[in-house]
Amino acid sequence: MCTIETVTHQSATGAKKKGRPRSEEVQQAILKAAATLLAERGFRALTIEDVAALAKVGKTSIYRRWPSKGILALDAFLSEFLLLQPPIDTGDLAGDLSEALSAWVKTVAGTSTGRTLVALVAEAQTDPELAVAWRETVVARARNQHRSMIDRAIDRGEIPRDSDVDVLMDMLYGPAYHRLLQGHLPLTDDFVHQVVAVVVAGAKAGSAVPSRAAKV
Amino acid sequence: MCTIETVTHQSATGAKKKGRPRSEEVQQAILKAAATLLAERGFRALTIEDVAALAKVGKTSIYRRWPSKGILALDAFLSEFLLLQPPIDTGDLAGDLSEALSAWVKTVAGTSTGRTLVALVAEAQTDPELAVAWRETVVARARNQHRSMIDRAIDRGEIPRDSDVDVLMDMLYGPAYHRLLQGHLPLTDDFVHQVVAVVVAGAKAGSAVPSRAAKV
Amino acid sequence: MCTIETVTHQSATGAKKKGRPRSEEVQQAILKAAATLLAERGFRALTIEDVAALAKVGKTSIYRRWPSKGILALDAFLSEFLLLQPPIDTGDLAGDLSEALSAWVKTVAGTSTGRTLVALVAEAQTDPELAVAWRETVVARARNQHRSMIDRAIDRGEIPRDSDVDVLMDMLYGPAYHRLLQGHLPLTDDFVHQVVAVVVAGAKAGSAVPSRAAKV
Amino acid sequence: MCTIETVTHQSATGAKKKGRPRSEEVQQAILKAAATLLAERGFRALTIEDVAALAKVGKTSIYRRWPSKGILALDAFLSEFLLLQPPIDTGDLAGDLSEALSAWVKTVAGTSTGRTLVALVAEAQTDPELAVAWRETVVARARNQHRSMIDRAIDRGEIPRDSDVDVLMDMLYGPAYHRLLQGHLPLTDDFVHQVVAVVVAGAKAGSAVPSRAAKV
DNA sequence: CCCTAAACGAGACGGTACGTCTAGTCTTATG
DNA sequence: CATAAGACTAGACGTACCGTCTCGTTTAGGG
Repeated sequence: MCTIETVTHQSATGAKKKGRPRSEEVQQAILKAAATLLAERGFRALTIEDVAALAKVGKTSIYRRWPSKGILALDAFLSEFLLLQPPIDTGDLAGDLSEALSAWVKTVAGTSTGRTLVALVAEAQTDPELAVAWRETVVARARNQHRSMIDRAIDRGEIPRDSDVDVLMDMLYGPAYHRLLQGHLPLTDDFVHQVVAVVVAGAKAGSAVPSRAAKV
Repeated sequence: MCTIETVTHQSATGAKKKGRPRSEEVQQAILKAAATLLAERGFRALTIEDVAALAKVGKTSIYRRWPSKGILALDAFLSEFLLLQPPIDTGDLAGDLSEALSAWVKTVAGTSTGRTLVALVAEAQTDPELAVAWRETVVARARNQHRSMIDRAIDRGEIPRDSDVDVLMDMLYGPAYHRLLQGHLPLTDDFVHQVVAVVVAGAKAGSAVPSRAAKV
Repeated sequence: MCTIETVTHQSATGAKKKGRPRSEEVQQAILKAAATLLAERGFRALTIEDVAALAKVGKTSIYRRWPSKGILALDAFLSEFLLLQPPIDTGDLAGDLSEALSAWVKTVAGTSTGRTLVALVAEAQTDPELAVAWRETVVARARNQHRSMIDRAIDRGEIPRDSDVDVLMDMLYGPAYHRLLQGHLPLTDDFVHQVVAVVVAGAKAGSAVPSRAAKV
Repeated sequence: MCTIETVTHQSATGAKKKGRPRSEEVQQAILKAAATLLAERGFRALTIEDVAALAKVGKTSIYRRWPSKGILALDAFLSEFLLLQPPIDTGDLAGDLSEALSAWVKTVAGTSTGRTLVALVAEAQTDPELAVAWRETVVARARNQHRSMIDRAIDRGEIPRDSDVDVLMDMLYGPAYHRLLQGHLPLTDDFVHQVVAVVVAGAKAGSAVPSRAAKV
C-alpha cells in the first residue's frame, strides 16, 4: 500500500540532511516489536524498555522518533488497521455502508487490534499530540472514505443534496464504537444491518428532519 | 439522595464487626480529595499518594476500601454524575429522548466530569473489575431509565411492540459518546435533535426494518 | 568498636519518630554489598543499581539514607578502615609515629581499601558534601590521634612546647599519601623509617626552625 | 615554548602517511575548548560531546587523537601548567627548594589548574593509560628538575653524597599535595618555608639517619 | 474498666518504568 | 583518508508511584 507512518518525527524540514541518516531497519524493528507486544500484552503493559529490548535497539532510538508511547502505538496500530479497511463501491448506499461497517467490525471485534484501538482512544484523552494524530490518521481518513460514499449516493439521487453528512456518519459509527467500548452487547451482523437500515432511512427522509434553524 | 457508593469493599459478611469501625469522615475525605484531583488534573495524573496526602489519610485507608484507582475514581465520578441525570417523563417519546440526551450532553460536554467519564471507559478496558462496576452503576442504570421511556412509548402506541430496544438505545447514545471520545465535532443542541429525530423515525418504522432473519 | 556510620541521613532531630522505622538489616545489607563491590571492582565501577541488586534492596532504600555514591562508599570504607588503625602509645615519639604510619601503610598499600581511599579523596574534590564528611570522619580523627602523640611527647620534654604540630603531621602523612596517590615509588618499611626520622629530627630542632617570626 | 603534546596518538608507525593529513587547526581547537571547559566547569563536568560542540568538531576527531577524556584533559592541563614551572638555580639548596615549591603552590593553590591537577591524579587511579602518561609528563619531569637541584647541592658539598634523594623529594612535595588534596589547611608561604627547613635539615643530617639495612 | 481487635497516620520497603544522559562506535556525504 | 554531523547500542542515573508492610496510636465494642 502506501507509506503510512506519517507520524514519525523526522526533521521534516526537507533540508540537506547532514550526518548519519536514520536507519530504516531500526524503524521497522521498533514498529514490529511494538506491534507484537501490543498484540500479546495490550497497550497498558507496553513499555518503551520492552520494545527496545525486543527490537534490540537503544531506548534513545525510540525517543528520537516517537515523542510518546501513544504515538508509537498509533503507528504500530495503523500498520495493521489500514490494510483491513478496503475501498468500497457497491453502487448502492445501503450496500456501501453495510460493507464498510462490517469490515470495521471484523477488524476490531474481539481482536487485539480492537483492544489497541480502544486504548488509543482512551490515551488520546490525555495526550493532546496523540489526539491530533489520531484524528488526522484514523478519524479523518475514515470520514473521507464515507463522505465519498454519501456523495456518490447524492449523485445517484438516492438521498437529498442537503443531508447532514456529519450526523449520518456519527450515527453509523457511533453505535458501533459504543458497543466496542462499553462491551455491554456484542457487535453482530444483525446489529450492523439494523444500524445501517435506520441510518439509510434517516438519510432518505433527509430534510424532512430539519435542523432546528435550517442548520447552524 | 440515595447511597451511591455501592462499590466500596466493606467486610460484607454482615458479621458482628469487632474492632474499630471504619470512619465515615475518612471515607468522605478520600472521595472529596479524589474528586478534587480528578477535576484539577484528570484521571491520568491521579495518584493514590496524592489523594492520601490531600485527604490527610494513610494510603492503607484507601486500599482498605477501594481495590484500584479506577474504582475509587468511579465512586468519585458517580457522586457528581448521578445527581445531574434527573428522571424524565414528558409524555412523548421524542421529548423524553431529547431531554435525556440533552441532560447527558450538558453534564459531560467540556466538563471535567466528561473527561473523567472518558478516562473511566478507557480504564475499564484493562481493569475487568472496573468494567463490571462501570456497567452495573452507569450503563445498566441509564439503560433502565431509557427502557422505561420506550416501554411507555410502546404502551402509548407510539412505536411497535417488537422494537429492538437495545439497538435504538445504542443509536441514541452511541453517536454522542462518539463525539465526546473522538472530539472531532462538538456536542451541540442541533446534533441532539437530529439524532433523536432519526432514532424516533427508525423506531416508528419498526419492523418495517426487519432483522435479517426475523431477529435472533 | 564504636558506632561509626555517622554519615547516614537520619532525620536526626531526635524527635518522636513517626511511621515505620528504618530497618537496621537493610542498612547493614547495603553497607556490606557496597563494601563487597568496592573491593571487587573499585569505586568507579560501583553502581547504586548493583549495590541495590546485591543487597536485595530497592534503590530508594539507598537514596533514602545516602545522598550520593561517594558518601555511601565512605561509610563502607570507614567500617573497614577504622578497625585497622589501633590506638598507639609506645612511650616514645619516634616509636608512636613509626607504629601509626606503619599501620596506615599496611592498611592501604596495595589493598582495595587503599584504592578506595584514593578514589574517595578524588571524589571529594568534586562532591563538597563528601569533602566535609571525609575531613570530619577521616582527617580529623587521624589528626586527633596524632596530636595526642605529640602532646605526650611535649609533656615528656622530647620536643619543644611551641612546635608547629600541623606542619609536622603533614610532613608525616603527606609523603605517604603522595606515594600512594602518585604510585611512582613503593611504600616500604624503609620509607616509613626515614620519614619518621626526618620528622622527629625536625620536631626536636623545633623553634630552631622559626615560623613566621623570621619569615620571608 | 617546546612542543608538549607528546601524548597525542599519532599514527606513530613512522610511515609515509597516506590520505588527508590531520588538521593542526582541529588539534588546537579541541585543546582550547577542553581547557576552557576545564576551567569553567571542572574535570567531572567535562564531556567529549561538549568539547566537540564547542570546538565545532566531530567527536571522531577527538577519539582519533586522544584515547580517553583523561588524556585529553592532561594535554590541556600541561599546556597551562608547564609554562608556570620555571627552571631554578639560586646557588643554594634551601633557596632552590623554596622557589620550586613556591612556584608550584602559586600555580595550583585555589586555581582551576589546581583543581584539574587533583582531578587528574584522581582519574589516574582508575585509568592506567593516564597514570602512565601522568607519571611520564608531570611526575618524572618534576623529579628530574629537583634531582638536578640536589645534585648541585651535593657537588657544592651542602649535603652528603649518599642522601636518599627520593625520600627527600617526597618529603618536599608530599605535604604540599596533601594539603591541596585534603583541603584541611591552606598552602601558605609559612608552610612552604617550614617544610623546606625540615627537609634541608634532614638532608644535611644525611646518613646520620641510616636506612635500616644500609638501604634496600 | 480493662481487653481485644480492627482502623488509623506515617512512612519504609522491594519493585518497575520512566525519560535523560553520556560513552564510545558506526555510517553518511563532503572535502 | 580525514572531516562534521549525527544516529547507533548500551546502560546508569535519580525520580515517581506502585501496592505491601511495619510501627505506635486511637477507638470502639464485649467481658
